[in-house]
Amino acid sequence: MYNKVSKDLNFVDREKKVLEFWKNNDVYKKSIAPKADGAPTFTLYDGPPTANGKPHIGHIKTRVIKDVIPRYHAMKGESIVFKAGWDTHGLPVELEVEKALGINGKPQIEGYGVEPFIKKCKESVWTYKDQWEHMSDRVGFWADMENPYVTYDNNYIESEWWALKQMWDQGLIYKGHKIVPYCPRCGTALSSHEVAQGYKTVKERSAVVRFKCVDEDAYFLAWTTTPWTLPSNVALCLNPNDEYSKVKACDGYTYYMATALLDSVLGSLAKDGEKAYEILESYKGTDLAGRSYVALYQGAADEAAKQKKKAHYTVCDEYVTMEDGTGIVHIAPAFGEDDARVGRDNDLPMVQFVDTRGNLTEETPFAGKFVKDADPEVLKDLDSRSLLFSAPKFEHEYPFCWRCDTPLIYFARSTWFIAMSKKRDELLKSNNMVNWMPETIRDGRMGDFLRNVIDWGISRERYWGTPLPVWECECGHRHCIGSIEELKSMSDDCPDDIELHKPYVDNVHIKCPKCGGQMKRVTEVIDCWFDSGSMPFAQYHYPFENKEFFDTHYPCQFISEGIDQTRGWFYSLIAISTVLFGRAPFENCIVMGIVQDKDGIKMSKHLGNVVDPWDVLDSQGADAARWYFYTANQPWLPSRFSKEAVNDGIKKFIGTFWNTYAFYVMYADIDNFDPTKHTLDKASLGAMDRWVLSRLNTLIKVVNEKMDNYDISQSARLIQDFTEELSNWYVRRCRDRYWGAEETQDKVNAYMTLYTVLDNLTRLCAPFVPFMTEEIYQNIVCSVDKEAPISVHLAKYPVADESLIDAKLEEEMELVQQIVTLGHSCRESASIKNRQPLSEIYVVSEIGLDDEYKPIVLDELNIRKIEVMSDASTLVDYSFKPQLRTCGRKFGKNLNDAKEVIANLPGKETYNALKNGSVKITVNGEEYEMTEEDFLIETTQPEGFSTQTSGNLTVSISTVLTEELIEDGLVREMISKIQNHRKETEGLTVSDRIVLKYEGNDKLAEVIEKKKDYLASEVLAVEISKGTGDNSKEWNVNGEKITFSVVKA
RNA sequence: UGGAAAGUAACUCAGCCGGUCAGAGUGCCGUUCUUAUAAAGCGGUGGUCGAGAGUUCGAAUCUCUCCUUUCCAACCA
Repeated sequence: MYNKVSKDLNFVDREKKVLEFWKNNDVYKKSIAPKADGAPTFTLYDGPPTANGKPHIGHIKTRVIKDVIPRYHAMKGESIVFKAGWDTHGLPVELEVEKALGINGKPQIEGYGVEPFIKKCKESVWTYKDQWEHMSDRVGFWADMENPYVTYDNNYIESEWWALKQMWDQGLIYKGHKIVPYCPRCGTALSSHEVAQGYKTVKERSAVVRFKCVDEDAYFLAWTTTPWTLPSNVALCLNPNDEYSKVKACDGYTYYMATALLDSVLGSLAKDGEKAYEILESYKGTDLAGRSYVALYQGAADEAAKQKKKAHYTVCDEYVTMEDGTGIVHIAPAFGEDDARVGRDNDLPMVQFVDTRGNLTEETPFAGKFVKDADPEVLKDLDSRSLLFSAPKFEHEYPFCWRCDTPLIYFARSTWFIAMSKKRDELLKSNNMVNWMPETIRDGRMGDFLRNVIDWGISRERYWGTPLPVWECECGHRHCIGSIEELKSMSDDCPDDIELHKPYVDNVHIKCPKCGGQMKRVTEVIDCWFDSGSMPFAQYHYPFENKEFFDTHYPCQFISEGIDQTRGWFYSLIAISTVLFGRAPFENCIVMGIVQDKDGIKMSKHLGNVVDPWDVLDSQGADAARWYFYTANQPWLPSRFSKEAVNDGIKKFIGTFWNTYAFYVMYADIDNFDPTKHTLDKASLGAMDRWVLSRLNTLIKVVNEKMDNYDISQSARLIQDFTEELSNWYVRRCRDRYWGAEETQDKVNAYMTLYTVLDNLTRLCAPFVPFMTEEIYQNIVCSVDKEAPISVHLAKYPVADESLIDAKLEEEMELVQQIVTLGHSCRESASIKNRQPLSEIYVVSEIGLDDEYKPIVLDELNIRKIEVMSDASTLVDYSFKPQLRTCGRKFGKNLNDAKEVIANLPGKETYNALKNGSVKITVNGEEYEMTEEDFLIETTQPEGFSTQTSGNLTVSISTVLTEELIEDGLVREMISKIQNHRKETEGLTVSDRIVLKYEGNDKLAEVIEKKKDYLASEVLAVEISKGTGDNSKEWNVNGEKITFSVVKA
């Protein structure tokens, strides 16, 4: 009837068969299809991975955390919309191609040709596509991989153009300067991610420079770590609130600088007890603002004049600190983020005397020198003009190009921006719409970022990306194109099949609506984060197609990615959607912690601690890997991954579940038990059955609630706990109910209960471990129920049957388990093993124990009789001592005699009396009334008992062994030995009959003769007799030696 | 360097809207039990709950400082 269940835990092969089954039967498509008219839809967005990098173990985490949610909702009867996607643009792709082609840098790309280059890029992004698809498939990740969105697709790009045009029309896109980390050798800006890879500690000469005041014979002292920026200096910056001083220094000069830093800068001037300086006057920073000084280099003054802007004067800004330098900062707006901002705020000229190769320009005396080589020259020059105060060595972290090791320079480039700072409040509103898990993301990482949001620099001076759809005319007019149709309508030279990439779009010109001239596209492409942030609409080519579909599937219910995406994908999604649609595009988001190695160290190639996903998938299986990520900890915490940890989950849950299932199948097969031919007869169920069904339905109820709240780990852990109890309490306690030959009502109940539990549990954890549950479901449900859906993933998610939940029953069973635990503990401490029967157990509990449960306790503990009471006094005895604090006053000099009287008080009687009030004692003829607080009460254990207490529960077992108990113990012991003997005897199965012979011990022989019938029935012996025979072995039975012979009858 | 998260037994974690234990699992040792189990039960070993202050009658739990790990962000001039 059922398929035989293999007991080995080699899940990998079985999982592969399940994959085949899904494929052959289109199970995925069936699972996400609308179940019924009007059924709700559940929509997810997939954060697109880049297929030009290999998938690693962390990607398994993101895939499986994501996957469990739609699977759950699919089984709840919702239809699922979840399109996979690929992120295909960007610098990393270009770098891969450069490497493959053996070229390096922009000039060489131009030399190679842009068209063939981007063609290579387009191929390169699919380098690891197979691996990605294979991995996604293998872990059971169910997203629509057949029709994924691809960010380089023309339709996708066109939707982005539409979005950009919307922003353009809102006046949010502008061209400005951005200070970018720039590699002068490669001729390109680097992304922050790349910059982060190349920080090194360097020791360089910094400069403290004298800036001569125009109106007096005094100098501002300013410090810089980059002397090569000094020729481009246009201002000095002070902190508005800190104190500055004008001092007469002992080198003869008069200086302005921060009071707090006087000693550290000027201190070294002091000679022979002479003071280094004398404070002439003090000012607040703002008092010194607007003071003009003499430009260090004429070139900068000329350039300022050319730009008709005031320069070379002092300004104030709060970013200046008193930690290093002089408290006065030299400002070169072209070479620093803060400098640029200060420049904008004060309308300073943009002086940039460095060219794109990193060389100083002709406007300076250092023309042609590379910036770092110019440093010493500048210092020398200033020194010769007496403008250099000092040139201290300075150690700091400085970024280098990770490819060519050239020091990066921060460099003003013209850049296109989206004015996100204007949308700050809306962004925060969108952020608040999101149910972030963990919650701290909202006000923490994301909230902080949004409160300080800056304009989004979206342009990149690269080749492989979505082209910025802005055309420029010589007359100065700019036009943003929002669709291919618009482009064609304005252009005479646009090919019909225009591809929206460089260099093709660059060859398309449009007619200037202002002057009729020819407009050319700007050269930039855009940040690929704009690509991924546009996916909610661009994946459907909205608004050009699928308008209605988009409207009904936006926003989505759920997304999930790693925490590193806070400022990446999460931000770009929120940013774009907020501008276009005024809201966040997703409702719930699980932010995942990264996967580390087992020691909590980040996995990285050079450390060699990277776990290959296939290593796990091919040896332990996908369910095991999934279960690890669900149960290890909350998804947002970092996971310390190791194969050993995965193994724990196999032992604890996967193996346990599998075995319980195998147990059911084994016996159901022997008995040819068909659950469809019976119904669960609730009225006749015993305590164990009702208990496990109650536990099951409580679990179902809680898991439904938790999964509705995206609480994956709690759900999984509860399922794991239940499975453990199912196996080690319910099945273990009920095993013998499946053994009998006849089909009694109790046996049917046992089968039906276990079947019901397994069926529900299988469906309950199907979203978590989709492979093993598929196999189990098909074997125990589909094979007998032809009406059942062909796959567990097409079945209904279990809903709790409240009528089966009995809280009191669960509580009482917990009590039973506690009693058993304490009982075992009593045996342990009395050193009486479980096979030795004992006469009596006493249980003291506030909760009564129904008669129904008593046999469970007795059988489990191998005890004859149980007595339950609510008062411990029958179990323990009490002894008393006077509490001297109160008794001292009460008895005075009678105290010593009182002690004796008190020591002899009858324990239980006195204790009970005290609990109800007071007792009277007579000492030396005088009567005293004593209350509880007059005594120190000690409990003593009566002779012949072993007692254990936990909380309000006390269990005591009688340890007295009568002759009869000892004999029964010997019988049990012999049964155990003979069963072992049977097990070791070749060719004997559990149901074979045997002939048993014994020899060699008169005492045991007597016992055997006495209990012959019982013994025979337990070991399935058709004959028991004294003598020797084949297959004999000597056994030690509680110290007595005896030889048994076991032969198949 | 800044921001965020985390720091509880050898390991993985729970507890953390202040007040019975400092807990569970794994590991190790002992022992029991087994006609499903790479099992299970019981006992033992093991932690000044990162360190130090503070608030409080009372803190693993709240506040502050510091240290360590991870992530993110960073030319502080």
